[in-house]
Amino acid sequence: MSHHRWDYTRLMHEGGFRVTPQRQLILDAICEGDGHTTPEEIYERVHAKSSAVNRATVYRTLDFLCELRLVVAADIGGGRMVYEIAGEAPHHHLVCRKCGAVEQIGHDTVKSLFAKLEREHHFAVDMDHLALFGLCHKCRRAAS
Amino acid sequence: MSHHRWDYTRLMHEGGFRVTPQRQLILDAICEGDGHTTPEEIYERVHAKSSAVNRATVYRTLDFLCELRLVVAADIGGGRMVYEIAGEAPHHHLVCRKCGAVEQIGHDTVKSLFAKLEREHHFAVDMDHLALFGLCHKCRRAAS
DNA sequence: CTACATGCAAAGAGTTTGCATCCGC
DNA sequence: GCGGATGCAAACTCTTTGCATGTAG
Repeated sequence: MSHHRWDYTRLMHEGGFRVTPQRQLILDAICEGDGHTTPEEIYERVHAKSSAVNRATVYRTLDFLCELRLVVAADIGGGRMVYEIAGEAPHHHLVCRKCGAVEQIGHDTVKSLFAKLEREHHFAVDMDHLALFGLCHKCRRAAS
Repeated sequence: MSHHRWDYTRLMHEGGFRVTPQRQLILDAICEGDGHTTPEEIYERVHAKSSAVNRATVYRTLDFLCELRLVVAADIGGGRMVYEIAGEAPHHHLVCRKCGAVEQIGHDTVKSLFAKLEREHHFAVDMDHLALFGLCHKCRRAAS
């Protein structure tokens, strides 16, 4: 899965923005790994390739990429944000409190809850990413 | 709704802990208000009554009260925590992104989702408080 | 060449910690 | 009086901001 499919170059140019090496490196870094990447991990991956990238640039670029909708941000609790390439099917996360494992679930699974809230509370839930905490299969077995 | 019904004094004594004025003031402060109280709000309420309470004590006491299960902590996103007196019926929050309003919903509403995750993913969600972000009734109307 | 983007360093918010002092029991 | 609890200040983490410099278009 590469981000190149979104022709981010054209998207940036159309908005009057520039395509800088830093932005490309950060976009690459988000594509690597498991898809749930913290700013610090992104900084480390980028820094490994080119030490000429500043932390402030990482944060500014992440905001920028989110506004361009190339990247989505997810709050996984505890004040931690993770970033993913946009355009995948929307999905959510089951985070194990014990072992920290992150499992993905499709949007379908939660869709009925969101619909119910809309029906009964007239509230339009607007989360691309929902993080649910609990115990995963393995840890439940180990605990019992 | 008062916290005195839980006989927190005995609970603390049994654990070998002390009942200090600070702890009582902080417990009182959590009882006031809407039930979704930030550490800063708690500090302000306590400080209004007695300026002899330190911010560090607020944080230490909140952790302490959570371990005693007198208080529950809820992550409402953006790295913000709110605290509530425990023992109420478990409930969750609908947080409006636009006006910031917080609406409570009962646990029943989400129970079926949690059951589904248990059935299909063998994952035991373990959240007393879930914060769902979106647009509330009013703001949806205003937007359209 | 002209803005936009970056690096640097400093500020900031929110929270935690070490240590001397204090006080509940 | 003893040991847990507090106050104070400093450290800490993560993120943001001001400003001079660099560079894509």
